[in-house]
Parts: sequence; C-alpha cells; structure tokens
Amino acid sequence: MGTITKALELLDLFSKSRPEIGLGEFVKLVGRDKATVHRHLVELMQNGWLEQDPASRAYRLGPAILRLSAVRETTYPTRALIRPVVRQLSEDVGELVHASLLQGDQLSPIFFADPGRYGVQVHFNLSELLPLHATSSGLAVLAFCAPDQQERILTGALTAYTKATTTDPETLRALIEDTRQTGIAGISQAFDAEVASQAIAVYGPGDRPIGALSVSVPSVRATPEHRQNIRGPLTRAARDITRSLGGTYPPDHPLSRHEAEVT
Amino acid sequence: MGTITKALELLDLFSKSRPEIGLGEFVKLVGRDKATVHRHLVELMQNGWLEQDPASRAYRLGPAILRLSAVRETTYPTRALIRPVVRQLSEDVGELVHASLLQGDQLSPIFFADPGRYGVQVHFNLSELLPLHATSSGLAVLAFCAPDQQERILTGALTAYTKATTTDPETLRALIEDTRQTGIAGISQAFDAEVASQAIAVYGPGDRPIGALSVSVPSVRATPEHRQNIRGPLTRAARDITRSLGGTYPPDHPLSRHEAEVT
DNA sequence: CCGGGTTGGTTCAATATTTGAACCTATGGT
DNA sequence: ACCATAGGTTCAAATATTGAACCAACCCGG
Repeated sequence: MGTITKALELLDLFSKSRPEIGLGEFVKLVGRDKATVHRHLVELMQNGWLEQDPASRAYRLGPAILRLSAVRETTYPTRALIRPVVRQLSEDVGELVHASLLQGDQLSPIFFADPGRYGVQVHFNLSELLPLHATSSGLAVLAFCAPDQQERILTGALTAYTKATTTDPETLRALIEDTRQTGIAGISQAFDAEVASQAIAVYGPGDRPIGALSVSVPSVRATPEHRQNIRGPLTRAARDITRSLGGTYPPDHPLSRHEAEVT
Repeated sequence: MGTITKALELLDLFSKSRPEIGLGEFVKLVGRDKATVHRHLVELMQNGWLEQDPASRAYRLGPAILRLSAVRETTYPTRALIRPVVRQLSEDVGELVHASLLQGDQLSPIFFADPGRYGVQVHFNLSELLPLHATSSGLAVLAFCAPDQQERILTGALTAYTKATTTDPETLRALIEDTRQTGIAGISQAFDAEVASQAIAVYGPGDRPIGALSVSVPSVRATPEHRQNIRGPLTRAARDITRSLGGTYPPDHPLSRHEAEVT
C-alpha cells in the first residue's frame, strides 16, 4: 500500500457520525504508527484537505474538498442527473431509494430519497461507505465488475454486519451467479437486520458498472408481491440513469437485452 | 515535498475550464516524470478520487469527492453559512461578491453572488484557485496570516497576471502594512486587468484568518466614492461571517475594535 | 500545588518506497 | 507501411518514509 493510499484512507474515515477525529483516534482506527499518521495529517492539512480545530486539536475535512466537488458537479453532474430519477422511483415504489458509485472496493452513496409515506420507513445514512459483499447495491456491482476485483473481494475479509450476512465466499458466488442471471441483486437483512433490498448496476461509458441503484424495504413489508412490484420501476430507472450517464448495458448484463425487461 | 502533496497537487489541477486531464498533460503541468505521475494517478483512481474515461483515457475527478464534501457540509456547513451573507452583500452594493477559504498558500473560492444589475458585471470563475499576492482577498489574508507563511509567499515566485500585478516583495510589504492598518485590502487590476476589488479577512475559532470576503468592481465603475460606499457593508458582512463561523477578530486586526467600523 | 494519566507532537537511524531513464504498446494520421 | 504521439511499464539507484523512544502540554483528583 502506497503512501498516497494511506493518506486517503485517513480522509475516508470521516463521516456524518464522525466528523472530527483526533490524532489518537486516527491511530486506533487505521492501526499505523502515530508518527506516520501525524505526518500524513500535517501534509493533508497543508494542502487544505484537512483543518485542525485550534481548541480541541481534532482534525476535520478542509475546504479543498468543497472546491473540487463543485468542479466535478459543474463539469460532470452525476449527482444532478441521478437525483430526479431516484426521487421519482422513490415516489413510484413508495420506499427508500438510493444510488451509489463504486469507489475502490466500496460504494459511495451519492443520493437518496425517502417518500415519507408509511409510518415505518428505512432510514438511510448518507456519507457512510457501503461494502460490496453485504448490500444489494454491492452485489449488483460485484456480479459484473472486473474479475480481479471480484476475486479480491471474495478472498478478502467478509465482515458480518448481521447474523444473516453472507461471509462464505462460495455462497456469495452463488448469489453473484443469480444476480448475473437476472441483473437484479436481492439481499435481506445482510447489512441492516431490519431491511431487505434490491439493486441494479448502472453503467457509464465503460463496460464495467460504475455504481448501483437500490430500493430498500423494511423487512416487515418485504412480501414477494411487493418485491416483484418494485422490479419493473427499478429496472426502468436504472436504464434511465445508465443512459443519461452516457452508458449502455454490456452484453454480459441481462439488461442489455431489451426484451428482458421485467414487467 | 512529500508524495502525498505531489498526489494532491494533481487533483488541484482540475478546474471548471480543465475538467479532464490526460497523462501527458499532467506531466507538462507539474513537470514530474511520467512514471511518477502515472503511479500517483493510479493510486488516486484506486481510491475513487479520480476516474478514467474509458474512451479518451483522460482522468477526471471521482466520486470520493462528492461523499466527503457532503460530510463536510452537513457537519460543518461553512458554505451554507456564508452563502446568504454573500448574496445579501452583493444585493446591497450591487457588485460581484465572493468568499474564499485559505487552502495551503492559495485561496479556494467557495461561493460567489452576482446581483445581475448593471450591464457590465465582473464575471467570476468559481473553481479556480486564487493567488495570495495578486488578489484583494489574498492580500487581506496575507496581512494577518502566520509570519512564516507570509515570508514564504513574499520570497517565493510572484507571478504577474497583468501589467499591474505587484511582483516586488517590498512593494507588497507596503500593501500589507496598509492592509494591517485599515483591515481592508484593496487591489486594482492585479489579477484581472478590468477589475478592482476590496476584501476583508474572515476568522474561524483560531487567531489566523481562514479566508476572505471580497467585492469586485469593474474598473470603469471604480470611483473613490463607490469604493468608499462599499466599505461599510463589506465590513459588516465580514463581521457576520466571522461571527457565524465561531470566530472573533484577534487584537492585531483593526476589526477587533468595535469603534473602528467604517461607516 | 503536586503527580500520574492522557493526548498531541517530534527525533533520527534503519529501511522500505519512490523515482525516472529507457523501453514497450496501441492508436491515428499520411 | 511508416512515423508520430500518447499511454503505460520496468528495475536498479536514490530518496523519502517509517516507528520506537522521547518530549511537552493539559487535565483531574487528592
């Protein structure tokens, strides 16, 4: 692992629930030497990627991030393109919908919408990275991503988030095979014990998925009929996103065949 | 310069006018070896900070940025706090107003507002970094920043953006001294030949400025009266921002004295 | 006001990582 | 078929990174 990756990992530790991190906490979280971590923090700070609270001495994300995210969104407005589709789908199926983009070996959620219709609704925490092996979005991507990446995930550490998380590589391979057949990944209670979700990969100009679109349903409402009713709108929405990102579904993906659309 | 800084410099090259950069272009821009640059690009890409267009092979900013900027804004909404003040000030003075945050030895603009009132209006390009020595915002920060940073800037390369840019360290020192007296930095035609601007530093919890608030006027309208009329609202707006960011003006800044308010 | 615990930060020799000249490959133009 | 250009790779040499030990400041109970 190179120095750059180590430094970027430090940045990835930030999230909504952990917006400020002290030196000691960093050390605990990444398990590297204090001197090393400190040097990295200082270098990130000098470049505006972090700033330090003068009082608590804790570090938080710096202004460099803001500028670059503005650059990315004005020149390549993925988020803006995805937003209306996610909103609409959420309305249509009456459930929480979120879209995320592949970032290394994890998924980075970039937008979610909650119809706010039922009393019970899935709560979604934007700004936490999602694992590929324990979420339907992850599975949707994993099933069609580069073979070496798939292998890396399957042979790597498979964290169990709930009792139902699949941590056996072979079982996971079977799930991947299913997903490759239908194009739709379905997972229940593997990341959150109360949630069942379905997801479809979305593509950009390349022939590998760049992310996924997912519908999450509280387990109590996850009947086979409800799940079935979601598939049509989900498929159409995923197609929309892929199209507006300038992508197409490659031959190895079921959605490349028009007649395969689930209705 | 450490590896991390080198990699982050690559990211900083992106801007609205340069949203995609190829390997060769990177090499020209940073003047480092192709192999080095490539290794850095790959590492940034593996972490989701860059992505590569499959067709053109050019690199662009990746989704990691989006997530982190969301984290920063939800937990420490600088941009959201600054936005209304910039808008209001722009309305009040009828000119382009922008706020930027110190990022290393440059300023990163984070918001601007244009009243859209006159026919001639300063055009502002968000998402380009601003130099400290050639902009009023920069001067406002430079006058009150850490001595070693000031020294580094003054003794470093002072790029001339126009014929009027101050590139002599001693002249710059005099400008800094002026700014320290009044708290307001004024510069004409030093960065853009058609623009004169005034700026005031803004502070966070620490005792060094974290950025600046600036009003830009087209040279043709920059009469002494107009400039004078701007100072009051600008001072009040800068105070507002500093206050809402949890900061105060330190003793070495003229704005720390309440009676010093320009009216 | 003392002393022990905690957290942030620094040093410097040992060492692993980065570096870059040269090389390879693919693509597009003529 | 050729050359030019751009992206990408290799491996020995050089350099930057590393981490155990150390220092300093702060907090808190006695």
